[in-house]
Amino acid sequence: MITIEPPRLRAASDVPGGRRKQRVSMADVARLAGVSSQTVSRVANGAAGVVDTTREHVLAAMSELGYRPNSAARSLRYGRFNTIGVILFGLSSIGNSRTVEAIATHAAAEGYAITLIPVGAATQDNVMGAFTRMGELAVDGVVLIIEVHLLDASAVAIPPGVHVVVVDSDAGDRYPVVDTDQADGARQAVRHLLALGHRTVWHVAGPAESFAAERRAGAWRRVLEEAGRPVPAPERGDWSADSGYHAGLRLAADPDCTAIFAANDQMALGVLRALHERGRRVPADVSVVGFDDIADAGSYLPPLTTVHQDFAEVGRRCVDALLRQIHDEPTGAGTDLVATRLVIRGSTGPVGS
Amino acid sequence: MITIEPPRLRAASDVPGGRRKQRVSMADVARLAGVSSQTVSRVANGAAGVVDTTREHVLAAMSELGYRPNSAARSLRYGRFNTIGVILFGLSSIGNSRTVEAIATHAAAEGYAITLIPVGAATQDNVMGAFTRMGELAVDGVVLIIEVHLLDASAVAIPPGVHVVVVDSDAGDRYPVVDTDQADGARQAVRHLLALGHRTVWHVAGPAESFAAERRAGAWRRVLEEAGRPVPAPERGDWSADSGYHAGLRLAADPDCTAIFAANDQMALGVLRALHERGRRVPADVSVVGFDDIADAGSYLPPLTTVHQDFAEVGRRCVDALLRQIHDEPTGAGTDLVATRLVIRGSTGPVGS
DNA sequence: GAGCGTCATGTTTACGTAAACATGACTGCC
DNA sequence: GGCAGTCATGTTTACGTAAACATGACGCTC
Repeated sequence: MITIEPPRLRAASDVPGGRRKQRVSMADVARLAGVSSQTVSRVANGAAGVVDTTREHVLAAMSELGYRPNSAARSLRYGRFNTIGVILFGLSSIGNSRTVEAIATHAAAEGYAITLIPVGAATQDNVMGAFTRMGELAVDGVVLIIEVHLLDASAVAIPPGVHVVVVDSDAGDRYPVVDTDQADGARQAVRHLLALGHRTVWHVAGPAESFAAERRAGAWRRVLEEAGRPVPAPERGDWSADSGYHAGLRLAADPDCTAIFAANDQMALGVLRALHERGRRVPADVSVVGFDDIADAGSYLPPLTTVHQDFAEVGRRCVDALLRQIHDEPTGAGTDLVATRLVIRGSTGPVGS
Repeated sequence: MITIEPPRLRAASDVPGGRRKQRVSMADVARLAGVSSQTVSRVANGAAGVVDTTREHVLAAMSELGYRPNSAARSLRYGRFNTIGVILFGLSSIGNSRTVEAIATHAAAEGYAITLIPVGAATQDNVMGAFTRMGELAVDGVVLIIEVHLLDASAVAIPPGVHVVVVDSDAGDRYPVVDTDQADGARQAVRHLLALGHRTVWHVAGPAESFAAERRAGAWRRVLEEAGRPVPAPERGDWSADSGYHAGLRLAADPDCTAIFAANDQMALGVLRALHERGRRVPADVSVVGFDDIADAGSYLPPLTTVHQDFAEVGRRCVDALLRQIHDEPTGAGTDLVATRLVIRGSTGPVGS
């Protein structure tokens, strides 16, 4: 069969192996199968109204040529990309990576791919830059995992008409927000320690810019105040085990300190190490509670009592909320809170046990 | 000015807030600015040959209408998506998420976005399905982070003409592979323990399907054999701290066991816990070495001696290799190894110290 | 001052897909 | 046996962009 090869603008570039880089289009398949490209389209989309023999010819031609639909053309045609963008500062935090994983998995189940847009540091410029890039990206909606207050200032830069869901933020009055119920988790942790008989609870807080850290610290403070307990000055870490270690060293020096609530598990790990080095037994001398319930927490020495966050559920609800917007089911602003629960392990106990 | 509104197929769907979801095209901008859409295109792409006043008019029209380029159309035109796909089993492993983060960051710096394609479980079907989906995705190349042997069987399913780089695999004879030098890392770990005077070294291996686990175990065995030491039966875990804990309990029962090399830090954490519970001191009675050097490892009790992996470098080289392929600089198959180094902390010491 | 080059801008076209509309063949009914 | 209806398939067109080509207005040179 003689095929007329139209002149191609791209370099024809035959790979040594003999593979051609040229994309196969519906027209190519149609030519080989001896049908129109519209029929190929019908077969590709499983539309009715194609006779079996024709369908088989087309399918045969497709697999012979290795046809794959061109999603750019498809997106252009439909005005939809079937893609969700995720803007975040980094995957290094365990919570972020698990949330992203859940988003990816759930989005895939709904036929959406996800595009990751990392933002270097939490500077205004970077965030603005990400929004700009995002605007040009082929996405139908965006999940913002920004976790810092900067969102306020840069909110104006969110291009109109872009669907947005925000994770872990106080933007609930302007955008739909999905988040873990940080405050309730912190309350459970602090009340647990008070119930064990501790006079008050020390706190190793996360970085001041973090909204989650602030809410955990706020809830800690409120529970103590409501119970009429003294509120010790909080130590501040940066989420890392190392920063928790240094905070722990300071707290270990205070003989009154018998109960510590760390704003995440990794800082709690550092606290445990500091207490151990200073000869303060956990939980006999000091009780420690973390936050997150990462997979390793049950293997700390001792196994860590901590607040379980359901990252997977957060990711799932993000995707659901976004898809609702994309499908034109108007979702108002407001905050959707995912419940937390306290997991009691070996790092907490009654005072002086 | 009278604007003729062409009939739209999509629902016009005015959002209550007054925002219109309709995308603004170059033609819209051109109409408002009183120029042709080609001139708008020139301005948008910073092409020369547009007089300043015209450019300003166009820019003004752009910002008035909130114009954003349509990347689907752009991709269709160029035959390029400026997107790299990443196929992986999950982000739950710390190594994976850090590698992905590095890929995303480095790709962004090169003007590429990344699309995440999660594969549920390591079943043949799932992998094949991912390849199929991938084929339909708007990506210029793919990084495969599959880390299991399944790749062999499904390799045939990689659509021809798709650029691929594989992480952590033995596919080096068919595709470019970027990987950490697992074997060398394991060698350093085992030799370190032998140099401390331990008669031999026990091993807590990763899952049998994992290629990285196999290479670490292989190197461990070879070093022992070369040194003429007995090779204890390896314990097997699934990378989790919990599985390391159970392996550790079994090893703790063996009074001869004085040195343990765990295939990752999290299993090492579990081993530390088991040894602690069984009253075996680390490193006085037993030395422990991990693998990965995750951020927390320095805060374990005691701080963990471990093999440092440079995940960021792996991600960077993946992107570089892929871009080289995309830009038609032929990159042969072969393995690009990223060096590891042993980080000595407090969990290892001389025998009976 | 005629002719040519330069440069800003407009017009045409193609990228791959799929909806909308068009065509033609065959079936079944009276 | 002719006509309407059904159904498989073909043709046209639009999606938004940008390369290639076309046009027309200047200015400069000899």
